[in-house]
Amino acid sequence: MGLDDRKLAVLRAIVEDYVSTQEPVGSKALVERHQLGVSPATVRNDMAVLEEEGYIRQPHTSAGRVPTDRGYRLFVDRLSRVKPLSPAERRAIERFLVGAVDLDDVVHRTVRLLAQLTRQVAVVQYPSLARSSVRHLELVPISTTRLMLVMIADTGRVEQRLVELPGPVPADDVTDLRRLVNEKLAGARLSDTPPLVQTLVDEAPPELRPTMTTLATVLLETLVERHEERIALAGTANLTRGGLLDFQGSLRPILEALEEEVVLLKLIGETEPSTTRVLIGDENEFDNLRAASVVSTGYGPGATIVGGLGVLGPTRMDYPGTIATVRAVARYVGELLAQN
Amino acid sequence: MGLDDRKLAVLRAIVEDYVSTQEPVGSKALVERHQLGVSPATVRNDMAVLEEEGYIRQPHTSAGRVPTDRGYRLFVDRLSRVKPLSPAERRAIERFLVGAVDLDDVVHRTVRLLAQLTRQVAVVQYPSLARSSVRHLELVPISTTRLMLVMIADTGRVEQRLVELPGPVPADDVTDLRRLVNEKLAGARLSDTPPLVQTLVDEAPPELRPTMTTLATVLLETLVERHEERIALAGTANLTRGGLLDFQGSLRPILEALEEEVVLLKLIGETEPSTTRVLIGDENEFDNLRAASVVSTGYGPGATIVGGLGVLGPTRMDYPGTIATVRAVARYVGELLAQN
DNA sequence: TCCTGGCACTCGACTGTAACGAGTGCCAGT
DNA sequence: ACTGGCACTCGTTACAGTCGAGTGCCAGGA
Repeated sequence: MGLDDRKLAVLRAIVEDYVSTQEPVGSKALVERHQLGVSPATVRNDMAVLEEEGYIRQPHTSAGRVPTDRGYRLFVDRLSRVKPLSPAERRAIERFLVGAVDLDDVVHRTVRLLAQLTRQVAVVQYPSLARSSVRHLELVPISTTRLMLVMIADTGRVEQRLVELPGPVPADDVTDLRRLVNEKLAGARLSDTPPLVQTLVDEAPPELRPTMTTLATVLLETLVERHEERIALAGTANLTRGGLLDFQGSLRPILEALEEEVVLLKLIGETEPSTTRVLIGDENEFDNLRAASVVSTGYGPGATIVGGLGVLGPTRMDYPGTIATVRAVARYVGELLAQN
Repeated sequence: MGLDDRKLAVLRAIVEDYVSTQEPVGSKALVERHQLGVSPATVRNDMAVLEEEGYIRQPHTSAGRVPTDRGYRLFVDRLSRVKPLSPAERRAIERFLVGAVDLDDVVHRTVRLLAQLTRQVAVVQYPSLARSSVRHLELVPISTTRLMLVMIADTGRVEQRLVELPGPVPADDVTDLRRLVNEKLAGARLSDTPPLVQTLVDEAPPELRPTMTTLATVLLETLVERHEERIALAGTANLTRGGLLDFQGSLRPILEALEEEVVLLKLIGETEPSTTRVLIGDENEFDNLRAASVVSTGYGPGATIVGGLGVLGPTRMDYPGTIATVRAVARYVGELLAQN
């Protein structure tokens, strides 16, 4: 495909203008606002080629050009440099995150910060249990046949669950159970726990066996299977910026998608230790989000990744700025977590 | 104000028709769809009176009538009976709530259920700490100078917080602290804890005094002052039903308000042990929500109220149905909580 | 070969006019 | 006190016409 430097420059100019003005951009306006050194007619020829290749399109005849998803993709991959953050933004990040007292607080502050800085919808995944280790397991008697199981992970997450015991269990036994469970599981990565839980049952003294079996079931359910992941969301009001032009007039599908934890996790949840990810338009797998783009990255203390965070906005977004902000916030959050 | 029975019947008919059709209703359509026993001309006269009194208004000269906030208020107070739920709805409620394993689960299921049944935005307040009692306090050593403080309330809520100790504390001391704290606070209502925490410090053995002081500070902060309340939200996508006619075309202010926990708490948080509350249009105190109505009620095990729940929708909503649903869900949730 | 100015063309946006009709207020009659 | 009739209002829709931004193409020039 013959895309010489000037054609790429034209594409870049189109994307930048369209992102900032939100209006289809024509050849005349382009040469006025950018130093391309050629005439509108030449630009028109280039545009025709770009359109043929699928990077831009015309909403209707007699209108200017608009980038396609493919055009944004090329722009992000080859035509843009990540913008450095302004000092004001850096300061905002620090000021916002300083003083967080626990994990919940960190996550909430982060998601609000992201929404505010990018002026888009922000999503933060809580540190994934699958990537956490057990710090401590606590058993709190609620009644003679009920325990509250509380798990504290090294990432600061705390999960609890009520356990219905098969029969009354004296306080001393609870102490024993607590000791056994912690000896076996404390320090273990959550993904490694299932076999350990099994040996817990096998090795339990006979009188504790039934209780331990129940406990083991709940442990596996709570720690491994059930709603293992949590999500925080902020900035949905930002969806209404840009009138009804973005998202082709209906927020409905977007709002629906945002209510589905599974969807959000697939979008911003980190699987491999990747760098920043950008999903443009229908590159994501959800029909509801065809008109949206997602910028996400992993975060975690040091080099390890424990969760993902990112933002969602119209395909017509400021990618360089957004990418920079998402990365910076992830880095700060990582540092914050490393301190604990 | 001379509102005879027929005029009230006309108002009721207008509200019902407008709610179901979403279109201004005229005199002719009214007599066709309701057995009023009089002619359109008569209805027109009644309408003129109702309009003069501020219960209905005309969007423009040649359009039908639309209820005003005041009209809805009269309708809710005097013209409507709470609809009994359909058996299908009752079944839906039971099916939805059965099988919840912990408080988080109950709240999430409840808020989704409410959103689904009413087809509006649902809000559920977690059981208020102020109305809970301490069931157990757990201290988990994280390092020699750090503790994780975990509080379990009788409502099932679990709050945690990291405590930075003034100096290293041996494991035995942690055991002592745990015992002291629980002896003093377990069973106490959270609203009664501040003086108890003070005596904890006063009565602490000298060697534990500094640690206990730090702990006390965090206890007060966590349990009494800080983000004491939590909120769950669902069904924001329902705001887009009815096109852009509701909410005068812009979802923005609504979405902004929904992100403010403080706002939601004021709307659905229960203060006095009231019955169902209905706030219509600008009866609520927030400018952003002038175009919205809120139906809320308290819930809790047995007769006590531990939190609030409700829904938010356009002023043009099915009040009798919504009120019935909100009440029913609150009652079921209460029963569920009573079982724990 | 590549760029440029010129030109005809397209088509959405906007404006003005006219017909339509739902709905009203008023009044005279029962 | 209610009703039928009637003139009136005014938003909606349809249609025609103008305007102009923007395009594609072509012939001429560097």
